[in-house]
Amino acid sequence: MLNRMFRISRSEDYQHTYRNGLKVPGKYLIAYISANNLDQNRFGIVASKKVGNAVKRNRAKRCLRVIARESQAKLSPGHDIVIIARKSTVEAEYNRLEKDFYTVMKKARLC
RNA sequence: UAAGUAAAUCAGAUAGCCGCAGGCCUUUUUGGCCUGAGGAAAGUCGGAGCUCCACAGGGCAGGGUGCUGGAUAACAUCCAGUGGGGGUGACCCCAAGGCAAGUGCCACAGAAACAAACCGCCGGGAACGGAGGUCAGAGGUCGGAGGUUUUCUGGUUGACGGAUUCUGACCUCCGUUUUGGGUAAGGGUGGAAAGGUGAGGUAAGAGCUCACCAGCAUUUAGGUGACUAAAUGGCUCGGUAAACCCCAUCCGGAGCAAGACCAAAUAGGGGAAUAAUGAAGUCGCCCGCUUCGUUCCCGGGUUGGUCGCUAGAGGUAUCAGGCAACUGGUAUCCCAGAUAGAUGGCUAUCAAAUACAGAACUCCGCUUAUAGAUUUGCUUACUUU
RNA sequence: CGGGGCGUGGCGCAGUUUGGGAGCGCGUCUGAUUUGGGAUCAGAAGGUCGCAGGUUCAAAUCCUGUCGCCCCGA
Repeated sequence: MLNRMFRISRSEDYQHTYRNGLKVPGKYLIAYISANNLDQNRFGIVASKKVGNAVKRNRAKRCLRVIARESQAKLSPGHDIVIIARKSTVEAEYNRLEKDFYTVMKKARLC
């Protein structure tokens, strides 16, 4: 998983991103993006009860985490990114999910 | 072979690459090694450990449990039995104390739902009606001893007798109505009708008597006990307690966001109640106990870190005791501990990789979900030897 | 972690306390009224009472288990 430096850990950071960030919906996920004053990007991954039971939520979070970690080098630094899992995240194949993630990032002009 | 029944097990494996959490080692702060979800981790249904509240106390209230014996830290769990029910059987299921302590309910139907008597049956009294018999009186009719006579095969009178009609009284029988009794055999109902069947008995009937069966009580025998068997007895008592209730037994309350420590921050502000057999101290009430001169509300501050946090009613193997649940001994092992929350992705092979599903203080149970696969015991049916 | 509530025709609800007939309003359908529609009047259809099991003669109601939804407190 991501090292702790690259995680959003405080509740107020999440609230800040929700309120002031840019909302970009994709087919399998939704991203909130806002600038931070750091040298790297920080990720937060959220899966609500709507996604499914605990197993499905965990699986969605793990898949999104892998994608976020591997995308670290390709994105421009200095942002807080919160990724929301949807119901379709669990059913999607990994390749399609990855593709969807990069189209979302392109929309936000982070790569 | 087929169908069934009971029990148990597995829950993908191996290799490579990129990554995550914890621990240890090294330290060029990058490496190396080890470990890393389940049989239900789930639901949170029952219990316990642990922590705090007061030392965990007494009574009432409230709640749980409910055949017997045992196991256990404890339980609504487990084991062995008893009784009842289902199945041809292996086997399965049962909240299974008390309605012979009291109260309530039993719709509709039915005479009646636990208290009697609506119909019926039986005999008694009264009234009315009918039939029969006996006696008395009366009427006509028939026979007629005898008397009388003027009419003589006639007229008249006529004791007595026969059958018959009417009236009255009494008796017997039957019917109807009514009255006060006996009885509970029978009565289209109903889930259920007051022990059942048969015989005797009676005015009619009835456990009124007898035989068998069912049930109850007592005694004896067996068993630790639930209970079982036999004998004897008086004759009989509806169902419902997952209705109130009674009996026995158990339960103080809250929960790891418990709780402890460190750091940081803020205030001594405003309002109210009060010096009383008052207030607070974790549940509802009372008692008891402890603490206090203060207590409550509003307002203000903190939302960081460390511990609790994993060695335990622990696992595995074996021996002994016990029918078993389980207990004891010995050896050996250490087996998740996160704090936005760790097990993932890709590739290859194995026929295929797919079910239900993710630890959050811990443990023992219960319940529910579960693709596919394997093993064993037993039962029934058919076939073959 | 703890506590509470709800589930009944297509929709919104009553009935559950104290067990015996499954109901109300809106909607749907048919007919009447109107030139037609609306409104009105008359009639009709439509319910596994979330699911499973049990107690009882009898269960929406009582008991047990289970599923789903909603709310509250720390």
